[in-house]
Amino acid sequence: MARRPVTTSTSPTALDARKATILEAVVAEHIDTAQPVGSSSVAHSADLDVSPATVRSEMVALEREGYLAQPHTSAGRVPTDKGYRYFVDHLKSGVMNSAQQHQIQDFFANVRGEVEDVLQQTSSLLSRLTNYTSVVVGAGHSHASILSVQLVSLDARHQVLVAVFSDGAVIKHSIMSGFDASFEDVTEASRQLNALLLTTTLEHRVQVPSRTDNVATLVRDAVSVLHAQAPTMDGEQVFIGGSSRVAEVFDGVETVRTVLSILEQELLVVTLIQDILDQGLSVAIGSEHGFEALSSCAVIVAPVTIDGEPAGAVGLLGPTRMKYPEALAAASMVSQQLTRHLDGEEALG
Amino acid sequence: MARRPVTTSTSPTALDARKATILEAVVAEHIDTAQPVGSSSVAHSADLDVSPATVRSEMVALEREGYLAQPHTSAGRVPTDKGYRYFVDHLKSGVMNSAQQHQIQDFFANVRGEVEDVLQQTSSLLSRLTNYTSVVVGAGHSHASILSVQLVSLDARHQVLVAVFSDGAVIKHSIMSGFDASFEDVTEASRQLNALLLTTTLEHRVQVPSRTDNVATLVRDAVSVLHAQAPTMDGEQVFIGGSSRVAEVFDGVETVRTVLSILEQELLVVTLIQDILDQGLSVAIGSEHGFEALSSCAVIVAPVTIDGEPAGAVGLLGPTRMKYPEALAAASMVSQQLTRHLDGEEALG
DNA sequence: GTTAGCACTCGGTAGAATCGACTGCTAGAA
DNA sequence: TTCTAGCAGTCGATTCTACCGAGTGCTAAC
Repeated sequence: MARRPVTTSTSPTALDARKATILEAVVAEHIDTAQPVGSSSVAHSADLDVSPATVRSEMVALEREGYLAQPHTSAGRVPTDKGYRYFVDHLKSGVMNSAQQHQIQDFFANVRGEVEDVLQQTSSLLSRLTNYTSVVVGAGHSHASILSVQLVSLDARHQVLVAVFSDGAVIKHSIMSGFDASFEDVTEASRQLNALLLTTTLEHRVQVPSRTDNVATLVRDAVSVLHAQAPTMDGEQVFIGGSSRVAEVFDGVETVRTVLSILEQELLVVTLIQDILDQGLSVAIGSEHGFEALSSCAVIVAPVTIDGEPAGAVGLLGPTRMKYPEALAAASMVSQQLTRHLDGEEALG
Repeated sequence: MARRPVTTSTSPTALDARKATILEAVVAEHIDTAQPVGSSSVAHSADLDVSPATVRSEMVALEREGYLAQPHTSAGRVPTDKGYRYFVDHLKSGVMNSAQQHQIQDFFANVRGEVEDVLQQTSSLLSRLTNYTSVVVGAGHSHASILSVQLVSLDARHQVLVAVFSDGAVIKHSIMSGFDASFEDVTEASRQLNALLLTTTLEHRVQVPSRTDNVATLVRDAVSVLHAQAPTMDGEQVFIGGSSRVAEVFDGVETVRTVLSILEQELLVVTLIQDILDQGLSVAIGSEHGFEALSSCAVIVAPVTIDGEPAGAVGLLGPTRMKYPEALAAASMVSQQLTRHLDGEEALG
């Protein structure tokens, strides 16, 4: 049996050069114009020297294979999710507007302050750069250990518990004691808490005193409050930038409504981003992520690390016909710089 | 000169009974239907026994006085901002859906946790109750005094500064020392900071040591960082609930866009709410608040206090044709219950 | 395999006709 | 005077038609 040449392979995922060019031209133009694109404009724009008729016959093939779709008989073609997927998979790594590059570098050169603030500002930046809604997710602190616990009295019956963690996170929680706690009680409870909890993580259960005196009660309350905070500590933080872009980028009140209401639910957003990262994707188009409600959206994600460990992600949310090259480039550069910035903070220590 | 009877007073702000009835009917119907309302539907709905023709002649008067407007010649009337203003000023205090009353009571009976969480959840509640976007503003902490300052080492060159305030607020800030700080250095600096700052407020400037040893440097850094935080502490916190409602409640992409982008800017929102409170209003309609961009919106605010002191506000944002009776009732009840809840937390101490 | 030519489809637009919900005005009744 | 019935007039919304044009699929010839 003669070996078939590789170039004519009919593997379902491969496209011959001309089909690829045509598909890419269709996607590019549709992203640009938001209109169905016809055979003749492709024949002219792309640099293949063929007639519209030829383009047409290729298009029916592309449609049969699921890359393109026709809104109605006498209209041009529109990319399917699969078409967009091919497009982003075959993007030559984008060149980025150098003004924007500078903007990003300037930002990270000048940004200061707490991690939370940096993440929030990064989210705004990314949204401003791309005109899409941006999501920045900061990793949870599940593995951080306790460096310090302190109980402070507001008055005899109200205390504030403050814990500092090895990654710099701080949590607070107020405690209401059922009795009048003296200054000495609180100081002693603070001391015992430190002895009990230092270097442990929130997952770690500790033996609490079973006595019923004031100090022991304070200690018990504090420990249980602290453990109750574990999920909160674990929880990733979400910073959304440019949510108003949703209104201009999607059409149809219903879509805008849906997208906004998903953005309101931090947990959903975290799950979405995490799912995509877990699949090893950097772009999830339409139904590729499991979110029914977001089937007309594309999500771009880029991981952020600290010391090589996953520490969150930056993301962009737009319509499936979003400007992938620019958006991917921006997300990727921002995530790199953010990683460097966070590492830098560490490294200086 | 004969004294004119009060009832026929032509004072520019008073309306005779029939005009008032008609105006109220127009506003009510327009709120309900979003359509211009015509003379005949008013004649039938309102319980005045007059013909549409009579209603019409009253309407031209109301239009001349600025309460109503006509989108075009052959259309019905639409209320102006002044018309809405009259309407809300003459609302009989609304009766509230008792299911909703229960919902609010249940919420406050069961809600727990930190003030921030309560405020965020309250915002969601209010939005769910009314189907408008809700804003809850928590007062700043400018007058709180420092109860405790603590410096905790992450490693030799990184410390975290944690301060607890008399109102239970906690702020943290990381510090990067330019040298290796020993455990003893940090402990001693912590001790000195407490001695220096306890019972002061952030506005209060203190004398810092001018020596150049490690401890003094840490103390100086910490104090300056703390003072740099003053604006943040002052700053009110904003909790927005149901921002997705914006999409369904306003029409026109541009309006939605504008409103959303204003909601993104916490500072603007705080200013807006504060301005309205300062004017002593509970509703600001259209151009009554100074925000050009929100001229098609109405904002309802209700103050929240702790121990009688202003401690923030709850607000609702909707179109000028919002359902004032329900929204006012909900905002008012929620603000009362929230006040009670916050007072309760205090009172238990 | 490619292309020119052609018939056909179908959404979008422009214009005309119509509808109907209003109004303002006026003359006469209460 | 005040109110009302009646009426002509206005103007947006809706429907209908015709038509244009972008774009297709098919076929026959190159």
